[in-house]
Amino acid sequence: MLIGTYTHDLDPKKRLTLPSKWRNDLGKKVVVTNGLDNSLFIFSVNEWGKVAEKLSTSGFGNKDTRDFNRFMLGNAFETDVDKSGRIVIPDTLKTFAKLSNKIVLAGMHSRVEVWNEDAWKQFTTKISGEADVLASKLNELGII
Amino acid sequence: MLIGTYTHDLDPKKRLTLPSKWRNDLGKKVVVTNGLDNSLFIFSVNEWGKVAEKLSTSGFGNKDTRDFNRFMLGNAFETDVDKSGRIVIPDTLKTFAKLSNKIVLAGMHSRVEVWNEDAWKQFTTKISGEADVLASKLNELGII
DNA sequence: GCATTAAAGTGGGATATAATGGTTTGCAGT
DNA sequence: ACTGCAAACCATTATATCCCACTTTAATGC
Repeated sequence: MLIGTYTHDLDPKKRLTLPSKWRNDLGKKVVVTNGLDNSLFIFSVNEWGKVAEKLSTSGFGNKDTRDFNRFMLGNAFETDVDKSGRIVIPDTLKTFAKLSNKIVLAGMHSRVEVWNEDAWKQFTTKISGEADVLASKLNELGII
Repeated sequence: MLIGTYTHDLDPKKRLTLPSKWRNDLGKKVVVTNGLDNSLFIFSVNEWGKVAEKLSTSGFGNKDTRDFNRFMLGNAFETDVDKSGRIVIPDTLKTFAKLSNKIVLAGMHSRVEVWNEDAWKQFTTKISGEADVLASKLNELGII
């Protein structure tokens, strides 16, 4: 299961090591694409299939879905995992998520999020203070 | 059943001994994650399954659930219990809950809470005076 | 109540493997 | 054919996991 956070290096060749715990779940081929809140998303090919299916079934009649699909589908890269468990991050994605050397990988059950370390830290400190508020919101919605 | 409180040491290798009374209930594999009010939560894999299920079903469209998932799922750590009944607490969690050497483990029926000893003491003295007020609040809500 | 035994909690050392850095090989484009 | 880039391969270092040993506390029996 894809959970937890790991801090890894993005080396000069733009290679990023996936945490060993996730390699079975992710498989030897993954999809990386633009994510939300300035992160990247990584999916196993299987999970990606579901996402792409949902996004594409809505057709091209609606401007919003058209735009979002360009964002998500249009920037998706399918890439192999090498023998050491690494993938290459294309320049476009690297730029989008403002990635530098230190990367945070956050497991979100069915996908992985890739963050610039500083951005993640900022986010974490912010969210720690709001966690109880969020919890009660979700509680009201019946989610938790 | 997970009840009672125990004070244990967090050793230099960030290992925490689970009370022997709980080891059957928790099983040989547990999940530790960010909790509320600056504590950590420990679940058996079984209990964790229920929590993760609830959290992950809502997809990534809603910002609040996205954030809360980053908090809970993103910081969750699945780990084996070693032969001496110990688990490892990752740095991210240790930092979040401000854990030092002395740890309080509080059994909450279906989960365990992990507290910094001082924080727990403070909380205990604070809540003792408010318990009756809390009771009537819960009573109004029909909970007890 | 004291002694003996068992179990729980704590500490340290060794080994495997994960993460990273570097080198070579193959392919494509000029 | 040569050059440049990218991708696969190999090697090293660091870290985490496993295993064993000790100490302290609790329990049982005499």
